[in-house]
Amino acid sequence: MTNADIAACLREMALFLDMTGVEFKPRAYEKAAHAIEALDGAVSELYASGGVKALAKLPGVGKGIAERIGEMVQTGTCRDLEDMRRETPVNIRDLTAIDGIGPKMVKALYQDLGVRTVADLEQAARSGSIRGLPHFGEKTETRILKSIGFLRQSQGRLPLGMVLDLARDIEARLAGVRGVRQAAVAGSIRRRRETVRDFDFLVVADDPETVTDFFVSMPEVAHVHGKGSTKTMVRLRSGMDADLRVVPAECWGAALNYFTGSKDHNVALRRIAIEKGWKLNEYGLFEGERAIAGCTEEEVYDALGLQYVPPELRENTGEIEQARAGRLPRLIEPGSLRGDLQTQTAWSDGANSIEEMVAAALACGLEYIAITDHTHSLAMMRTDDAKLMEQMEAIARLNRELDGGFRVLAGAEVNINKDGSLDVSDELLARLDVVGIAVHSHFNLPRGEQTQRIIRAMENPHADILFHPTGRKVAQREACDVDIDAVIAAAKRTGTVLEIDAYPDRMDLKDEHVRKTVAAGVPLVIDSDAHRAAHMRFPEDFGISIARRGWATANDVINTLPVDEFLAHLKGGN
DNA sequence: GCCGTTTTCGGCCCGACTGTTTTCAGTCG
Repeated sequence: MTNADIAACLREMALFLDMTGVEFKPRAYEKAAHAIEALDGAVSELYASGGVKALAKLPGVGKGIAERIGEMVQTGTCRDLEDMRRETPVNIRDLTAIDGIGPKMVKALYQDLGVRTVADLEQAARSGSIRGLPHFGEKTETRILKSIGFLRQSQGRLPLGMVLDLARDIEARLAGVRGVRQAAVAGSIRRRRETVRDFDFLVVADDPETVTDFFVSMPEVAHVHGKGSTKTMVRLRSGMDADLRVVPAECWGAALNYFTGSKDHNVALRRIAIEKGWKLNEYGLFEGERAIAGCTEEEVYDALGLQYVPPELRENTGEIEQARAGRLPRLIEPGSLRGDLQTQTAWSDGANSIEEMVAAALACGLEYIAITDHTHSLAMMRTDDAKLMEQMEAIARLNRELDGGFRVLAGAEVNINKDGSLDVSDELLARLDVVGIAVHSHFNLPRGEQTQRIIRAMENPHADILFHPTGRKVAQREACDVDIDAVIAAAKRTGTVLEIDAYPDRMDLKDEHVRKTVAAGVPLVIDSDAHRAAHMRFPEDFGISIARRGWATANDVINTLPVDEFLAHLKGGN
């Protein structure tokens, strides 16, 4: 079992324990899951080398949970979890993923209506039988159906953050197979769409059979749909399909282009080929029988009279016209970020110390980060003004130790109240280097009220950056109903920076909003929203891609600047 | 179930909101 598998089991146990109403145990299991996820090495190796004793040394893991983890490593599950599943045979993970449904409601729905799955729940809600239960009413039924509808919309598509590592890993493994000369992941992953339906891998190989055999025998493969000399299709254990295509070297560029898509972009390219009396397909660009181009993507675009179009722009939303006119923007490149303006530490709900976050930032090649722990109106946080000032002092001390080698900025993720006021006094905000403001509650206000609330917060003279501006969660929760154009206009007027929150669950702003922001000339930052050291790579893995999909150049993203120039772009010039 | 300059028991995060109720349970962050 991977660390993620073990953490998932622990979280499932926490949900079942929550269901019983037992106190504190659920939090203990959650904490342990958190610790497992934060671990650098594999739990199974830790167990192999040090046994239960080594596991129990992890923070939040004691003897009891350590033994259960040991059992999971050995058997793939643990008896307590199996008992819980037997006792209440419900799909608790899927059911609690529905907005507004928690363990207690799952229990009531199971006991009174026999609801075990999301499908059962939907049927119960449609038939109107839920409203008869104590504490349930018509509004709850409506909300359940709305939430199921939203989840279904994204069904079959997984967030990019859940698949990118695996895609890169398989790509690297394919590249290492004997006789493989080229290997790439294509499709929507290469375009860095925020959700992904399947994997498309492309290789050039001297011996197609060797790479095909390798592909179908990867440990992730659960089922082989079909296996041929040029196309092989499998289903992975995760439920996603993966295709492998073996193409001749002279077709590589045309095939990569064809399988990267998007479909609309490809149709537009083929139309241009037809205009010129040619034919474009996955084997190349042809005039009659004669191949004009096909080895590389660059030569295909060039032959069609177009600038090379980066994969992130291939959605047929104007890129063809711009490429034809030679006016594509020079997109922001990986490696161009110097700072990260949203990071949480153990001072609030993060896992690591400020020093550990700094070390992670240095490892990512950054020159500065802002520490932006949550402020006190989020009750989970238990921070207050005194604690914030204490942290500012700690940061000042650390900066003296770092002696110019790296800069830690004192900041906060300040909560926006329902009326648009902030939950930290202006006097204190004035002392911070970076003030991020963010919505964490009242997601369902009417559009006008929500928009005005956010704009009012942006009007605060200390509010530097609007964090995760729309509040959406990829494939989990819809964005707030907010007039994004009005927010962008307010950002321009007030000098507030808008954030691309690169946390894979958020990706907020999303690509099309980034494009609007760029068009309006409003500066952006790309942040990790890191809650542990390992999250510091989110901007590089996801944030840059969102910015590129939003047509952003390095000039549009101000944390590409050295720290002093960056600070000069904030309100009041800091 | 975990933890300990409070150490083998007793505390553990908690306020706001929602939908449902007339006093509160459940969810969320």
